[in-house]
Amino acid sequence: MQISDVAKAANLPVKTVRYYADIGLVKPAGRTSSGYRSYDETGLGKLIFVRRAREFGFSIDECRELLGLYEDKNRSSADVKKLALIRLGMIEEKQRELQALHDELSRVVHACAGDNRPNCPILDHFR
Amino acid sequence: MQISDVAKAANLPVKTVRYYADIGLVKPAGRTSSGYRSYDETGLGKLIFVRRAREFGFSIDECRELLGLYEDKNRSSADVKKLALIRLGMIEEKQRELQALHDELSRVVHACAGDNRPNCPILDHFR
DNA sequence: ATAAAGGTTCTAGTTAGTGGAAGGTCAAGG
DNA sequence: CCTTGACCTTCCACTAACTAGAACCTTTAT
Repeated sequence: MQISDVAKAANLPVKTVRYYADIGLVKPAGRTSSGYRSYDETGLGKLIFVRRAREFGFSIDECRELLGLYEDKNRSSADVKKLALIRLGMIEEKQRELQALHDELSRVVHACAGDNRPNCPILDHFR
Repeated sequence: MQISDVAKAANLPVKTVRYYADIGLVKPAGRTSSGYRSYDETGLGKLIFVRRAREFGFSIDECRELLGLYEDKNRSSADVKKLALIRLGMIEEKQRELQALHDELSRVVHACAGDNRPNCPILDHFR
């Protein structure tokens, strides 16, 4: 498979796949005689794996770590769970922050008449 | 006031205040003979305003727009409310995404034994 | 033969700053 | 008067995770 094929199959932009190859995250199986990257099923699997992990908010470095576990036959599921739990905690923290933000912004928005008068509680709130 | 004074008063790092001056977001009132930036109460007010707006997730460009409204005596509160409502919608969208993410990750984490066996539902899930 | 649609590398830009180096300025203390 | 330390200045490089574009090469089809 050449780059556009795996990109399509993994639902990633070609540029991103090339980027992942550049940073050594998911390298192509080889190159054609003319220098084209060529990918096999394993590479495709990793790309899909990385896309999913990224959607879960794992950073590139965490993906690298997860890929290591994914490849390592001796990995324990405890290692993976540890990473996932940290990530889950971060998501929950983010949710709390977002909720506080939402409540406050919502409050000031509803206090604002939204008319043509220059008086505005939203701006006053920021002051 | 010199830069460290406003930085402290606005609760922003000195570097950030300098950066805001560089990009023309909040410029100092003037410079001393030796080239030090000097700020007045207006500048401090704007810095505080920007910090708060940033905490609400407004981008630098949006802050620029808000500052314009904040300075414009003819601004209508409708303009401000429009910006704030867009932002509120984005926060709500982010909340929904985060919730979906949380549910899915939480589900796979709880399906994982977290022991020393190489079998791991989390990694399987990414596959 | 040539044109379109792929591929390649490289550079530079994005966001919103942060870190550090090299050097100028200011007030206090010896 | 000199030095020390805490300020200040500019400038350059770096961060995360790509994305855009330029210049150029290869493959395939007409």
